[in-house]
Amino acid sequence: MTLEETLNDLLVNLFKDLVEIEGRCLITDEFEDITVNDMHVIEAVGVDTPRNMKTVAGLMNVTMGTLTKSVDGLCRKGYVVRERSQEDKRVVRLKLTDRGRHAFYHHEAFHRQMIENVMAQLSEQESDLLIRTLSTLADYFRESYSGSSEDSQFLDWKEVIE
Amino acid sequence: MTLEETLNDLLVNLFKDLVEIEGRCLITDEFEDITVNDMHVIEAVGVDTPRNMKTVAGLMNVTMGTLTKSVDGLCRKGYVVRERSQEDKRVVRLKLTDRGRHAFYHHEAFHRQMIENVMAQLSEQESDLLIRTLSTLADYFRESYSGSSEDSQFLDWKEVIE
DNA sequence: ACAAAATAGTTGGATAATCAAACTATTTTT
DNA sequence: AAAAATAGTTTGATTATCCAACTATTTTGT
Repeated sequence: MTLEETLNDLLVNLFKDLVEIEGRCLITDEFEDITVNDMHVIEAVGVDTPRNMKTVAGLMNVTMGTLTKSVDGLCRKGYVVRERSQEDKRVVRLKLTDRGRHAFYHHEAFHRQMIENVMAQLSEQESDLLIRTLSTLADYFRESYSGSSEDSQFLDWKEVIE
Repeated sequence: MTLEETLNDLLVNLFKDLVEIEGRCLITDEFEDITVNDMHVIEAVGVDTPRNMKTVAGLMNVTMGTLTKSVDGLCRKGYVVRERSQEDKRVVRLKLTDRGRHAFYHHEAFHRQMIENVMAQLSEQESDLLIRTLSTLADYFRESYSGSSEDSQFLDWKEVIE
């Protein structure tokens, strides 16, 4: 197996495992009435200054139509409330309820714990290099596809191999 | 920002970008009638010896009911055919059509190209260490949650922080 | 200042992904 | 041969998703 194949397999499997683990850890007895997606909405709504639908939809990369339905569910289940802004009556500000904040911290704590577990597996030198390496990749991805279509090595990749 | 927060942000964003990029690259004009999920089913069916529903469902971590519907769609769209096994008439063997094989290789080439692009960003030393590091993490994830519930550091994490 | 355009959000219709439970048809076990 | 196990499908429910049409409000251009 080449280095490339090894790296690919590692990434694919880590990816799969992470999704699996996240699902199991987030949707516990306490929060069994919501989904992983709901948890991500809660994360995007946040606990600081209220965000509006547009902002949250942008953070999550979904349309406002999609978000409206997710938020409908979260309001029904008592995790989020909608508040019409007084300055601009088109705008809806989303706020977490107590229950919503609970879920937010649950999610946050899961991430913190996971990263701690991961770091514990690595030497100081390794975690330093891991972070530098991942930064390189993150920058590269960001600029390679750059949010929209133009100027992407990925969107052109077919031409390279054909 | 602590090392932990940095690593967490890097992982979360890489994750998001990868999903985004994969979607854009896989569902091109040629394959606009299928979804990313369809592409993963095609990957799991494979081009070698035919696999049955159970096996493919296992590879994908979904129930057979779920897979039945995905395969219904792929048959309708002409990417996959079902063949009843003669030795054991309960089992269905899945095979890719020519079109299905085309999609398979499209997906494979995307992964190869992506990994090449990524490796090109890193020095030899960096990619070596990246692979060693990811192997450590992969092993760790595998054994930490081990497919089912017992003996998982992740499923117990709540107790650690409370 | 007022009509036109832009913006924020919701609604409705469509498709896809998902699971659990009930069901069919085979094979294996006892 | 009856009972149990296995492979797969069907059904019904929920969630996620998009797009296009719609409402209500604010901003802009003349």
